[in-house]
Amino acid sequence: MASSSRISCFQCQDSSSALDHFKNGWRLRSGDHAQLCPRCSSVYEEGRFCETFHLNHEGWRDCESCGKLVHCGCIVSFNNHLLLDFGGIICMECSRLNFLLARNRCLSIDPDIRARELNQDPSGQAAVEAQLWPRVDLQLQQLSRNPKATATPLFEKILTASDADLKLARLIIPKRCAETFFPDISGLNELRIKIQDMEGNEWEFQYRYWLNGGSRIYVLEGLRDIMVSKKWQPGDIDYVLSSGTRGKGDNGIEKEYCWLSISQESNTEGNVKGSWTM
DNA sequence: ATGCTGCATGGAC
DNA sequence: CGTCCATGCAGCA
Repeated sequence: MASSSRISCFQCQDSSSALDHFKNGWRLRSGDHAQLCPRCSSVYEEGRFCETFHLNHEGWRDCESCGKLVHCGCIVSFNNHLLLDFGGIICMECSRLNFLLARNRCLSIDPDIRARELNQDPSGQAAVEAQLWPRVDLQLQQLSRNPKATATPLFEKILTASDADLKLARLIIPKRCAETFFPDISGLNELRIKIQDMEGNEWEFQYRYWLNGGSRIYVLEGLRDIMVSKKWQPGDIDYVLSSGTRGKGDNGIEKEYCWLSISQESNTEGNVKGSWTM
């Protein structure tokens, strides 16, 4: 970032704080992060940046579900809402809740639908997943007992040979899941995702895509260490669950999620709790 | 030679 | 016939 001895806050221009007191805010179009002084970064980390500094700006809209005001069209808050097909917007909290309710309805109706939900592959792998789902549900229940975490399943995938290949160390993320549940990384080179597992070890992945014809292929890269640690094998099932909690990380707003791996071979589980940072 | 990155290819749906 | 994605592989460090 800035190599000069003085930097000023991106928001208030204050430059009186020590260099190491500045924190990363949102990601700028250049790929760098806005540098914020302690006061502004604290507002940002608490998710109150737009309501504090942008109240008189245009672009405030109501969430179609809960009515909460969301600052749309703003780089600071662009990831806090989704556009609805029929117009309007919905805040991320409501979006997650709707997804969770829809899934639960599905699970309570028909085990076959449940199996199909898990994997669009109808060829028997779904049966394996269906057997393993009670374990995942148990994990969800345990998570939901934590008042700070409402776990929402984002996606799950049976690891292919390529996904479990140590040399590649990357996981292909189904396009629909990537574009539905992961942050929009259009225009970004990559998005770093920080992970902290239950033992407090920190991991870092890179989320990116490459073009394929007119489409995109989304990948998580830099998985080598975790693949070794969790002993990923083809046929293992990985689930990424969002808890939707806003935390206070070094780099600003975080969206927490859990990464649950189930090894088909040993039937052991490894929990990874982490976050991606915008 | 070796490993990594990103694109190309082709099978499956 | 179009899209997705698992895998192959060229090019580069």
